[in-house]
Amino acid sequence: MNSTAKFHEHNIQNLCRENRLEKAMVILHDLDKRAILVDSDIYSCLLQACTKDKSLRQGKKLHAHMLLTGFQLNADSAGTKLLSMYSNCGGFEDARQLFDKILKPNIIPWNVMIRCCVIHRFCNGALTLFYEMQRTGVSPDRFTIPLVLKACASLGFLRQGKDIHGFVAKCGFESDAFVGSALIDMYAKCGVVEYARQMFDKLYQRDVVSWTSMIRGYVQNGQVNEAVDLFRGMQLVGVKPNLITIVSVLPACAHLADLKKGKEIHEYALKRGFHLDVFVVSSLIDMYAKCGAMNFALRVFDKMSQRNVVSWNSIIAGFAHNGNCDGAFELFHRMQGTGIKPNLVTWNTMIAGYAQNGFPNEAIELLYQMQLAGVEWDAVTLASVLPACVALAALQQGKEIHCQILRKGFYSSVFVGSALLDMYCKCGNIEIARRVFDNMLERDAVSWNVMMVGYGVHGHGEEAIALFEQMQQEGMKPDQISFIAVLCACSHSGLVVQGMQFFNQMIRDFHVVPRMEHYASMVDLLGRAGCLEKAEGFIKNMPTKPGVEVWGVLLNACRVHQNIDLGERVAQYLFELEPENTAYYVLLSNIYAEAGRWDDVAKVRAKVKSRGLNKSPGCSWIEVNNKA
DNA sequence: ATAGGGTTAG
Repeated sequence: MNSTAKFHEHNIQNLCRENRLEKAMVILHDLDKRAILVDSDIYSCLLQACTKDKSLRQGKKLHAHMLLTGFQLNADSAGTKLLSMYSNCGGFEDARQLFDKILKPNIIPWNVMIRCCVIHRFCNGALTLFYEMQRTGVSPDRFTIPLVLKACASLGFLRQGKDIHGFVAKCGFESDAFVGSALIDMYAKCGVVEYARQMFDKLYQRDVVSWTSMIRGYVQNGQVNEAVDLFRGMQLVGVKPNLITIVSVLPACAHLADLKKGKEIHEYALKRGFHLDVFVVSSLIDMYAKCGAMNFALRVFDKMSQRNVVSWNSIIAGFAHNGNCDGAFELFHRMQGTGIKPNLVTWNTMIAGYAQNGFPNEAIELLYQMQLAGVEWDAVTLASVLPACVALAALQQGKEIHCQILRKGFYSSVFVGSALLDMYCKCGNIEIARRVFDNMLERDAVSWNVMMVGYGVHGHGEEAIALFEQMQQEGMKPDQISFIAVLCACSHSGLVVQGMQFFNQMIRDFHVVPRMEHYASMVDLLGRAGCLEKAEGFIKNMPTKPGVEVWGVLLNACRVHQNIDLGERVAQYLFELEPENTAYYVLLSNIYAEAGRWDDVAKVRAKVKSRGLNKSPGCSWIEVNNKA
């Protein structure tokens, strides 16, 4: 009899190890029929198998079995395993009911319950339990800390996170690797990457997870160069990146559009056999697409054996971003053909793709389809569709969408706010734009910049400059775009001296290295004001080789001020820089046309024809002819 | 017995 029981118990344990839970349960019932009771170890084993299997049904059966056989529930192995089972397979309520039956729970059941909250994204509950536990006289241990830090991280609760850090330092848990990486993660997710770095530097021993957390922290906070540096750094000190490290660092390459680095990491992933992981491959697709290497992105995508919604979204975004909306739409359909439902991100990607590439009707059509598919609009959806509303401003449909946006009350988000702002600026209603701006609960650099550009292009240079100063008073640092905005405002209002002062201030006080757009803005400023020679001198003094945009602006200024001599010279530079671009030929011929020099107009046309360029889209010779 | 880091849209 005893040996039979032992035999069956062994059998159950083996079956559990092999994940054959159903069979193990059958044997348990066989033992029942012979009135043989099993011990705590067997229950532990079976419960663990339930947890692994995510089988709440079997778990509940076991629970009933334990109760029937008079098994005493306490904070021992089987009791904790039962709680874990409810926590992992069921909901918070299931676990809580059992937890309340445990008489004097020690730290372990508390930890399981806190984890249960975190698993079910009930982070406030996790923190409540954390304080409740301490009130009953149970102190947190090194297992508790990472859990509550994770809760703080996902809630963005920096103050609570710092409090816990203080507690950790007092208890000496700071040297624990798990606690350390949880602290790094918490600070990074709360947006203070400097604290995360301090924590990282303080760590006595850094393992893959600490490095990965720090890398990911940098990426989340936009410091992608630092992320890539750390990725090198960890390898230099002999810590091997794992799968999650790769997934964390690839977005940095994507953001930098660093194809070389991305390919290097791809090769590394292949070498380590990580290329079978969906996360890795999806981030590879995204990286290639953002680097503009769609051929590579597609190759990786086609080779995938299992694609999830993110893999599809990444490849669709690649097409949409390159302006190939038809391609994106085809994939959007193919994806649904394979039984994968578009999620919020898919819809938003498609809508943004259409809206940004001149298909406002399609964007709005998808907005409705999305609603029909039961996927709710979020702030990103509405911010994405706004440019389409701008394009359709005169149409009733566009106005309807606009009303719905206001009704949803999403304008309080920064993204939507800035998009709305942009819309009102572009539709010419600068007063409403300003009202939206003033009512925004939160403003980022983009909001300030959009408002300044709005004032600028409407010729309200003084307002733009006032805003530029107000922005700094409110502690917002102007970025390179802000300077483009303020320079643009100066040039539209003819504020030449002020503009030059801003340009110098930008370099001297704000250490912004001027980019081609800044030079182009300066040339525009001088050119519009009619200081064409000054503009030419400015270009000649540039520390870098002037790009086409700079010469293009000057050529346009030559047209406006009818300076044919300079115009011819400038056009010559442009023809050398971009011999295929017919736009400059059009511009030069317009200069001739406005001066009534029809022979020269004809000469330019002949030149273009002889080079076989006249089929190029996007420019019209008809307009020139009509003027004749 | 319980613990840390993961891809996509603006």
